[in-house]
Amino acid sequence: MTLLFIGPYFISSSVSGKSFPHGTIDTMMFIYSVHITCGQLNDPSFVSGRTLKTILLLSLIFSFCLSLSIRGAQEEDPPDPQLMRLDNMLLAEGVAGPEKGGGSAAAAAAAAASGGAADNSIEHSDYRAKLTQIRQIYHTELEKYEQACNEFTTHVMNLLREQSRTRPISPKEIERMVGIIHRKFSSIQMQLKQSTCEAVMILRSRFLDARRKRRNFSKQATEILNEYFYSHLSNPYPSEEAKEELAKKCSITVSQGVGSTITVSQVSNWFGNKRIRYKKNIGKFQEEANLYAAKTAVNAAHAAAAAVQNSQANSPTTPNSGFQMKDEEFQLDSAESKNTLLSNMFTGSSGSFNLPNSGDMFLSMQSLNGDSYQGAQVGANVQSQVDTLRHVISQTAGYNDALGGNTMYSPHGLNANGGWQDATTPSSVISPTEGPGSVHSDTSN
DNA sequence: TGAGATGATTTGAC
DNA sequence: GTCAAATCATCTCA
Repeated sequence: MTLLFIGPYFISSSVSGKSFPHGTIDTMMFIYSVHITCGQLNDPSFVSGRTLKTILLLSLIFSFCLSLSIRGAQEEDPPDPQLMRLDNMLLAEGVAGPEKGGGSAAAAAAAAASGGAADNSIEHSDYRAKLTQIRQIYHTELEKYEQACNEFTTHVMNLLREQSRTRPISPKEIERMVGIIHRKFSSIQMQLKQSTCEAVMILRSRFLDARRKRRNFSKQATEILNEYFYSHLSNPYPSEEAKEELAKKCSITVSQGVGSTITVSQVSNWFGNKRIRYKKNIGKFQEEANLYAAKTAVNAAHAAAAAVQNSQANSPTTPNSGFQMKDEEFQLDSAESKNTLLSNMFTGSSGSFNLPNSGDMFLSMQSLNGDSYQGAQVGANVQSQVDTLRHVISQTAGYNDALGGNTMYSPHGLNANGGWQDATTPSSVISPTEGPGSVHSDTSN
């Protein structure tokens, strides 16, 4: 132990009849702390031969210089605000205080701070592992310092007791000496805390930076989002439920690829970006809009054809029977229910939002056909429905019809102020005659 | 390698 | 809280 080697110098300087110079204690603690930090506590070579002489010489110089400065700091210090800040930060980061699942709370906090993208498990676990590592090092070092402090205090007390044989030592002097030791170890602890905080800060910034590194969504995910966007162009503000559904649906396709998922906030980001960029450059997006319109129409046709085939296969003698149950359901009063049922009927989907053959698409079918969703009319004949749908598709695909020769997805969803028109009064070409009672899945606007 | 595309973040208004 | 708008930072592709 270092103290065994330093001890003689300490004793010799005390036995000489002088009181302990505070600088000596400070120097010894400096050596002691360096000793601990270097991890050389059990390395005898550290204080052997010339090294010991150098240390003792340095001790003398330090003791002379520091004895002058330390005296002023002997009074009881008030709680250090910097130390409190460090303590609070370490507590908040999950480094200090009780174990919080290996810093998972801090990782979650960091993830939340980065926009709720807490799904990237690889980066998350990496952050957690590194934080745990920091926590372990911090606690090990802290323990070492505390142990060293106690050992050193005990040692000094023993020496004082020894010195008391040669001169009277008041309890106040002992108290003062212990105070000096504790203060010195506190300052060393503060350095440790400071270093730990810096390490956490660096880790955290790297972690957040890494999260900023974006990956493009998969093609399927982008397609799903685009399909929704262009099929709700009159009001491209998906509700929370719709966003969740979209996120889920996108995640399914994405997870087949890189293994990441898409969160609701990412869906929100995507729609925010899309709205802005669409509005800024409608011309550029025209082609894309047409593409998705055609795709939507084709999907609808396929779904309808499949529905027809199913109904015919199930009951060849009564072609309409496949929709009998639907007819009953169409007695529902809610327009939304009808809309959803229509959507489900053609897509086979049971989702809460209408993808991709829903919303405006079916509303346009209704309006172009001039029919309303009366149960008897809708359920009258499957073939007529398919014909109607085909008519819509043919109308939609070119869209140079009597409605004014507009191209598909002309920016009718945007009002004069550059904002999207309200959901209740859309004038999008997708649903040109859509009435004020139209129902969208969007509720966010 | 640079330009454009794109996901994320920031800022300010409501 | 959400939104638009501006901006940043990275990715993609010719």
